[in-house]
Amino acid sequence: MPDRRPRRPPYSIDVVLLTAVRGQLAVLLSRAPDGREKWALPWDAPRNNETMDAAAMRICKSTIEGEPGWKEQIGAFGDAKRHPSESNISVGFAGLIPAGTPTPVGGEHAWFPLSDVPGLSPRQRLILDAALGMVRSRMDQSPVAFRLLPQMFTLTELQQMYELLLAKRLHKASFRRALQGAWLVEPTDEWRSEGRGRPAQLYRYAPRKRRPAQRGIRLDLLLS
Amino acid sequence: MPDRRPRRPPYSIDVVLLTAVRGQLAVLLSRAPDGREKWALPWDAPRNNETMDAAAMRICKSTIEGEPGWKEQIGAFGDAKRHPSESNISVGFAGLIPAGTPTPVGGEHAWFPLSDVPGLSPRQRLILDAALGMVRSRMDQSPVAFRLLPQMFTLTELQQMYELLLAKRLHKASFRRALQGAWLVEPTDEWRSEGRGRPAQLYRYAPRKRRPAQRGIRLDLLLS
DNA sequence: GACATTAGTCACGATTGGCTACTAATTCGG
DNA sequence: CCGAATTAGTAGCCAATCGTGACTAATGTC
Repeated sequence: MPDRRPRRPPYSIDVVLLTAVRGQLAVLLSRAPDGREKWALPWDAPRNNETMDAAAMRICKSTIEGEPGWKEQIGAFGDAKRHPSESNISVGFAGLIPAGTPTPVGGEHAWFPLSDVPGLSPRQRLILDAALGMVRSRMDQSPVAFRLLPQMFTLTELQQMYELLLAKRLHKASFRRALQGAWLVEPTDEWRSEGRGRPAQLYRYAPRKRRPAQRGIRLDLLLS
Repeated sequence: MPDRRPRRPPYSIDVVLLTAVRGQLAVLLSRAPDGREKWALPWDAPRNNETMDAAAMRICKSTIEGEPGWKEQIGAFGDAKRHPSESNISVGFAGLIPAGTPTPVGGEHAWFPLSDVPGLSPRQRLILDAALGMVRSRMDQSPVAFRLLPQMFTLTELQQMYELLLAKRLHKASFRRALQGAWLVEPTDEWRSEGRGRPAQLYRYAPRKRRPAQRGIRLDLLLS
């Protein structure tokens, strides 16, 4: 029988908070008190009678002001990969924070661009990658791009967010025509002047449940 | 401090095996030895140093001959919902079994059409529903429909499988044109005569990595 | 051999999507 | 005050795609 210390939690909840900083996705990391890695995804053991969603939300609130506009479970991770807790498994969550309101609490938390993430424990690295995959694959089923933007945004900003998530340039006219057909946004009567050039109208996310969009299946996506 | 019995496993692995029986999806359930429900999703506690995938595969093999052609983790479930194990959380897996080879081991396992599933524990009911949602939503990213068919199949059978999963009629010519464009199947030189009518050519799943299929984004899917 | 039945294809018209080229409104530098 | 530069937003052409009905092909049944 292995020696099991009583303080090892049964499992952990790990949160991947994402936002956009200067045209790049960034993830929130917390300074790790001890152990091999200096930074780690925010995590905690669930408390008694606390649902996993509630625990994830509690962890979010302990690191930033406000709440994520979108949050979803990624899955369970374990398989003998090392983790700051010594639990056997961890349940990962992904959350999106609107750009422009990234205010980590104290100096214990900071945003790291995805291109510059420090070393994490193997299990947390898996969770981070899975969260990114989830966000990217859910783009056309959840309003993911909108949850990374403030409530009001210009169409150019929205397009740039799509380009960031898809890692692909989009054509302006085509993007706007698709947006028009999808009834996802509505214009406000505010405009924003960004340096030189014509001011841009501000829009808000306001999906109208019209046109069930019953186009055929897309078998071609199976290639990738 | 609550009284914790030592034999309570830290977590359980639950498997949702699906197949198609007479034009309906069916799920494999095991007879439950005791407890409030008579049938349950196959589950077990993971053994020492066993990955979650390995545990899920072991559970699959204990209930049917052969292996699922596709298997994926659904997520972690818990949140105080009751489960046959008394663990706090369960990790759900979905697996697909080709139609025509559904041979449950002994009399302890049986296929139940989805329209006729007996009462399950609340947590297992959640896992089953999530597995169905996952399979349906992954249709255009994983070869889900093909894994519910035998290795060789007619295009009409394939179309009927898609119709079953999408719960929607498809037009024959459109379906075949999309299939052609996606380079997913290749014809064999075998034919099958099914009673009256012209015999159908048999095909096999043979995806070719051609044409990255770089069409624009589909914002209209956000309506749901 | 006529007919019913199922497999498989063709081609027309409508819709969609990529793209170039345009107009509109502002700042900057004279 | 005026034109160049810059960014926002739109119009419309053309090719690719998609839904559809009608067609041909091959078999079993009577």
